[in-house]
Amino acid sequence: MNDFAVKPPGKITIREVAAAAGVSLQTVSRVINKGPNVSDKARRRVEEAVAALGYSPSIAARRMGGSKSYLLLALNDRDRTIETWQLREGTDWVDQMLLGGMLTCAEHGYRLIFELVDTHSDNIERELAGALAALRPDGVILTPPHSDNATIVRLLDKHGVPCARIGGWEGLGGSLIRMDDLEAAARTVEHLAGHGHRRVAFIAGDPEYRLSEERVAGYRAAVERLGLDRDPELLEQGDFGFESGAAATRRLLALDRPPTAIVASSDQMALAVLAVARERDLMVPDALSVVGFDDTPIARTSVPPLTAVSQPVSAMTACAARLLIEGSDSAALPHIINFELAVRASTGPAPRG
Amino acid sequence: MNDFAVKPPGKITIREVAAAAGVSLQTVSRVINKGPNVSDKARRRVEEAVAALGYSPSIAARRMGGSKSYLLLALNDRDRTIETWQLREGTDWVDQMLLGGMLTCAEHGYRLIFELVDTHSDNIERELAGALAALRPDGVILTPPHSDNATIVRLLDKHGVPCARIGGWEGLGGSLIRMDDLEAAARTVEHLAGHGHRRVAFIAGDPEYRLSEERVAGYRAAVERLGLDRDPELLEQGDFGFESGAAATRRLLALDRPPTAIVASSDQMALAVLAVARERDLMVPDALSVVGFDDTPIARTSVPPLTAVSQPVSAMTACAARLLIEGSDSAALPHIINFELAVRASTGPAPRG
DNA sequence: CTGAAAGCGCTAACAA
DNA sequence: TTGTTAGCGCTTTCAG
Repeated sequence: MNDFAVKPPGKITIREVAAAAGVSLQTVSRVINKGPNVSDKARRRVEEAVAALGYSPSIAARRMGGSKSYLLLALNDRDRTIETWQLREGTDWVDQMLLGGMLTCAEHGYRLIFELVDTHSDNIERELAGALAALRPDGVILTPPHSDNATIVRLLDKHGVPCARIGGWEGLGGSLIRMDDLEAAARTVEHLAGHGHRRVAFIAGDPEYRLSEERVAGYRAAVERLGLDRDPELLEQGDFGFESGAAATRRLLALDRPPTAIVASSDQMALAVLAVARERDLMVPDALSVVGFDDTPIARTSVPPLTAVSQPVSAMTACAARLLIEGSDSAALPHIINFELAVRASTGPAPRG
Repeated sequence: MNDFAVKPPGKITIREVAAAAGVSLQTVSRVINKGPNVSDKARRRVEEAVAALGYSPSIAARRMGGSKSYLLLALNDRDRTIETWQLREGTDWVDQMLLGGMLTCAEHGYRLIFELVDTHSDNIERELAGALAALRPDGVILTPPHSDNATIVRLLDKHGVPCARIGGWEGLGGSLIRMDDLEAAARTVEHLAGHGHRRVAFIAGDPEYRLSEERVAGYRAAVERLGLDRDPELLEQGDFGFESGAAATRRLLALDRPPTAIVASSDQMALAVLAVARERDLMVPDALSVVGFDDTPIARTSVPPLTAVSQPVSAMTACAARLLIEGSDSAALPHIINFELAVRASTGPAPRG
C-alpha cells in the first residue's frame, strides 16, 4: 500500500506514476504515447499505476516539452457567426461542427477549440497569428468562406500548421473536404423534373462562397441535360439571407411565365419563397414546389416542411479532424462527403399547364 | 534595424521581446500581465516590441510557469448534448452559451473550452478529474442538470477549481447564476389571466431539473393569487420532450372541463400542444392559448408563432464567465438574470364560455 | 528495452 | 523599479 492515492488530486504527475510503477519517467511517457520499446511487464505496471492514481497528462506540459499540443482549432468567421447566433434562426452549423469535431477529437485524445476570427479585418494576420502562438494547435479546420481565403491558408502554411478546409477548393494547400454541391443542385432539379416540372428557377447564394457557383453550375447542367426550359430569367441572385430570397421570389413570380418550382441555395431563402407564396395565396406544393439547401432544423418545422439538401456538416468536420490527427498527404484528392436530399412536403407534381 | 522581425513566425517568445525592448524577461512578463512596478518608459518599449514582433504569449507556458491557465471550462452533459445535436430540433442552448461565454472570455484574454462529460456514468469522477488534470482550467461553468450535482461540485472544490453554476441553487459551493423561473412561470399565468383565461393548465418539465419544480411553484402561486381555477388535474407531468408534451395535452383535452390555455415548461412540449390541437382542429389561439419556455428558434417559426419565456442563456453564461475571471466571493447572493416573455400569436383572449 | 539529462516558454520568489 | 534564479510537467535527445 503506497500513499500516492491520497495525494491531493490534480497534483498527480508523471513522476508519481513512475514511482508507483517503479519505472522511470521515460517509460511512463512511452506508455502514454504508445511508443515502442516497452516490455509488456513495464507497460502493464504503468497502466495499472495510471488507473490507480487517476493520472491524466497535462496538455500544457505536453505542449511545452514535445512537439504536439493535442489541440485542433476550428476557425469560423467572427461577424457571421455572432450574427447567426444572435439572429436565432435555428442554423445549427456550429453545433454540427462541434458534434463531428469534438467526438472525433475525443476518440484520439485530442481536444477541439472553437475560435472566431475576423476575416474582413485588416489585422486578420495579427489576430490569427495570435491565436496560433497562444494555442499552438496541431491543426486548423477552416470553414467557408475562410476555406478559400488565401491569406489565411498561406499564413497557416508559414506557421507550419496543417489545415483541413471544409468546403474548400483546389489551388491552395491543405486537405480538402466537401460535399458535391454541383451534383446536389443537379439532384434537386432531377427531383423536380421527375415530378413533371419544366420551368425550374434557381436562387443563387452569396457569390463570396465558392459553393454558390458550383450549385448554379449543377442547376444549369441538369436543366440542360434534362431538356428543361433554360430561360436565363429563371436564375436569380441571392445572398443566402431571407430578404434576398423574398426579393428574388417576387421577381420570379412576376415573370410572364413564372416557374412552377424554385430551388433556393439556402433554407432561409427557401423559407422566404414559402412566405411570399403564402402572401399571394399560392399553394405549396400544388401551385409551386420549393427546395432548400442545408436542411437546418427550420426545414422540418416550416409549413409545409421543406424538401432540402442535407449538408453533412458533422461528417465533414469529423473527416477534417481525422485527417489532421492522422496526417494526410496534402496532395491527396479532395474528400467528398455524401449529401442527401431530404424529400418533404414542399415539392410535388407540377401544376397542369 | 534588428532581425527579430524576420524570425520564423510563431517562434517569437518572451525572450525575443525582451531583447528587442532591451529589458529583462521579467519586465516583459510584468507588462503582459499588467503587473505593477514597471516604469512608463519600459512599459512603452515593451509594448512596442510586442506589437512589432506580433508576440502573443503561449498559453501552455503560462500555465506551466504560473498559476493561471487563462482557460475556462464549460461543462455540459454528454448524452443530452449529443442527442440534442443529432435531433436537430433547433435548440440553440449551446450556441447561446458560446455567444455569451466566448465573447466575455475574449474580452479578458481568456479562452472558453466547451467540454462534454458523462453525468450518469459511474466514472464521472475519473472523467472530470481527467479533464481538470489535462486542462487545469481557472474555472468551470456548470449547466443544468450538472449545476446541482453534488458529486461534480464537490470534486471541483476538492481540486480547488472555482465554479459558476448556471441555473444552480443554494446548498453547494460556487457562484450562482440563474433566472427567476418561479417568477417567469407566474408571469405566463398572469399574461393568460389578463386575456381572461381562468382554466390554465401547466405541463411540468423533467423533475431531474430543479427549475422544473420552481416553475410549477410559480404557476401554483399565480393561480392562487389571481383566483383562477386550481384544479389539480390541470397540472401535468412532462419531461421537456415532444412526446411527453403530446401525451399530457391529450390528457388535458380529455378532461370534462378542459383548459382554455396551456403553459408548457419547454418549447418542444408547447409545440406538441400545438400539434395535438391541430390534430383536433382546435384553433390556436381562438380555442386554446399556448405558452412555451426557452424561446428557442423554433418558437418563432411555428404556426402560430409561440408566446414563450426567453431564457437569457447568453447573458447567464457571460455573467458566469465574468464571475470566474474576476473572482467573486462564493458566499455572494445568486445573480438573477432577467428573462423576457416574448408574446406572439399563440396566446389570445379566452374563448367565451 | 530502459534511463538520465536538457530544455520547451513562462512566472514566482527572490535578490539588487 | 528592475533583473536573476529556479522550477512547472512533460518530451526529446542521447547514453546505457
